[in-house]
Amino acid sequence: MPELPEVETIRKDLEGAIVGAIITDIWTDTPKMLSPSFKSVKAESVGKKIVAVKRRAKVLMIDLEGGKCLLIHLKLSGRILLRKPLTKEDIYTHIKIILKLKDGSPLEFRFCDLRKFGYVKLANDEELKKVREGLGPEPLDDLTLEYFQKTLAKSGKPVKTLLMDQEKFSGIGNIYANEAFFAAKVLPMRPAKSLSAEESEKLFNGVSKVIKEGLDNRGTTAKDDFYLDAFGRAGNNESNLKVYQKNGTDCLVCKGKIQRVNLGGRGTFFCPNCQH
DNA sequence: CGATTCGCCTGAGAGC
DNA sequence: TGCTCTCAGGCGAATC
Repeated sequence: MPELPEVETIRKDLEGAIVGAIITDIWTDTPKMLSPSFKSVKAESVGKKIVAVKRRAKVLMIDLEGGKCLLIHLKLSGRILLRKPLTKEDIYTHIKIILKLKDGSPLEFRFCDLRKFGYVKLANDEELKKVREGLGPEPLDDLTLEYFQKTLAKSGKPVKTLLMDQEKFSGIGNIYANEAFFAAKVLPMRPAKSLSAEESEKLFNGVSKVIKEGLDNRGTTAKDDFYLDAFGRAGNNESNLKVYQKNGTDCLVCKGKIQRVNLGGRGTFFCPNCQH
């Protein structure tokens, strides 16, 4: 699923391809994916030039001339695909929203989403500020070890649940959370405050390591995963996964069996031998 | 106020 | 074979 490395990969693809383009029309067959409404998104976007493509946590931000912004969340199964109009290659892949673009030659920005959990939301400065402030610091950016350790020490929640709480830390989803705990040799179900300073530092470093690997490899396309970059290419990070969806297989380090449990409603994978 | 549960949605896989 | 049932999953909303 699209987490920080996947969304950032898409952002870079888009930045190189659509900044300067003008939105000439918007189509959808699922108006509920647009807010405040399809009508208002269309009215505020058509005719506007795209001036920047940014990202905060897992949210893509398409800045339009005039100050408004389109916030895009891919949730579980969303994809952004840039295609020439009339190409049929995506016709069976759940196209839900199309932004038609003109930048010398025409281009389609297709938002595909099997589960329809994703959204396109028109935001003004005030709403944008609210979104930015509601999200925690980002790994590899403004997340510090001091804040990380302090935040863990304050909570009795399972530490993995806390790590995926976007208000506390942002951009970390289920794949990278599981991998970070394996890298740190820490069990994800431990109460956050039970981690020693040494363990939380290992976890902090584990998060940085797996997020960086994900970015360097243009994201993870796992089994049952819909992630593709903006040009339709799969990510290259799957070979780095050590535990995610590996339940029942041998641990690569100790030859124990990887286990799966449910934690906060989410699949949680770990090696009971390597992680403590 | 914090913690838990629900709902959104679909296809894959299981069960019969 | 083919139908029905269950489940995953980010995250906002409702409820306990």
